[in-house]
Amino acid sequence: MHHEFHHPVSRMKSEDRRELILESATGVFGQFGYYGATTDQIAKAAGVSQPYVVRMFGTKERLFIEVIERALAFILMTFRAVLAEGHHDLQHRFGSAYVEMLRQRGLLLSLMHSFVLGGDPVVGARAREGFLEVYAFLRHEAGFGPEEAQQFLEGGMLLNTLVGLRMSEEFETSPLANELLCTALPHKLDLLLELGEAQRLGT
Amino acid sequence: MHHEFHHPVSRMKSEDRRELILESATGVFGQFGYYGATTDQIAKAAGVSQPYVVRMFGTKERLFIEVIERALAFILMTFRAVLAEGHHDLQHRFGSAYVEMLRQRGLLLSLMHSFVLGGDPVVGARAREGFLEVYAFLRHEAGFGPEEAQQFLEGGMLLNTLVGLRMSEEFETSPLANELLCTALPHKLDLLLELGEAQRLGT
DNA sequence: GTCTATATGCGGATAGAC
DNA sequence: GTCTATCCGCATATAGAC
Repeated sequence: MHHEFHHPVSRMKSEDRRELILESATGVFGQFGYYGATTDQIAKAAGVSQPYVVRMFGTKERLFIEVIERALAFILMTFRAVLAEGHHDLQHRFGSAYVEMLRQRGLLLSLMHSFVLGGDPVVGARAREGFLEVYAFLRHEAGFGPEEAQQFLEGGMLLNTLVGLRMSEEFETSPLANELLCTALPHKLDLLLELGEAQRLGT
Repeated sequence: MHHEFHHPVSRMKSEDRRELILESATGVFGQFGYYGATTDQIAKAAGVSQPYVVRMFGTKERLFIEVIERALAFILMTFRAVLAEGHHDLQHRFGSAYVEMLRQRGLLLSLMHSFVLGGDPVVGARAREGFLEVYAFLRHEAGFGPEEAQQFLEGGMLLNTLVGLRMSEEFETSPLANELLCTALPHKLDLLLELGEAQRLGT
């Protein structure tokens, strides 16, 4: 009768919980940024207690670093997979893959938040390094030239910004926003709007 | 003998102080973002007491809103001035003017921070609106087409990101960073490096 | 117009039980 | 492996003096 579990999910291997928390953290950091996110929000999102989150990663800072490291690894892995499918039309195929990554809640936005904290001695350093890893990939593995690589990054940064801004919320209300989104996301708009919908329900 | 001023700067008209604080706030918000910046840091930067900052603007949130509003107004004013000097070669001339704005410490970065907080009901709403104001300017006043406007924004967002990342710190240490900066900032690199220098000393 | 003192709340982190 | 209870510090905001 007594002694039942006081939490629904019960125990689980450390590695699994870890992954679960990292995913939740990615979402929360993506929405509020490094400073804005709280370990408690992350814990709630993962369905665990706040001290447990801290316990598992040591500090909020280390957790954030792990989040952006994981995000970076995911991006590179994805791009390498695209590359393995052929070297034709890479700009477009990378672009599509990049947009698809929006499905991973907060992944691109967590990175974006880290990018604007370049002044931080630890976060900033890792962010620069990560950005350069992507650039190195484009230049050396994908075979892009400097201008081509730059162009790709430009598009990526605008996309990140539009997502961060939640510009899709104005899709119906502002003709300008509509035009901007249609120009920036040729043929991938449906995904963005779908995600925007999910966002509205979830928040 | 007694009754000397207990603060060096003494009194000053409200409007002047206001401007002074807004400038300091722009710098601090640019570095740490909305959540990361504290009203105390801002107060210190402006040489006033923390409660005074809050007193003058009501809340930190209102202060931030004023900062991004002021930044936006500055951008549009600058672009309009460029436009008034002729309609030829606008992309480049806007681009140069944009890079010059980096001189206004934190101006572009404060905006960038606001752009990734689109989920916030008040900050996000204003950020979207501001971004669209710039887009509207490009489309209607400057006469850009959708693609041209988009291209310009892409370049701007990459620039913001590179500045946020403080990529110039790797200028000498990383050949890749060097190449990236040289490609992204043709002929304006000197300014970036000069600002990077100032940054290192000031922080 | 600007400060000092301070109330209050929240967030990260620690201790320790189970 | 995970929780509860709790400490401590910091940040925003208020009260009120000068």
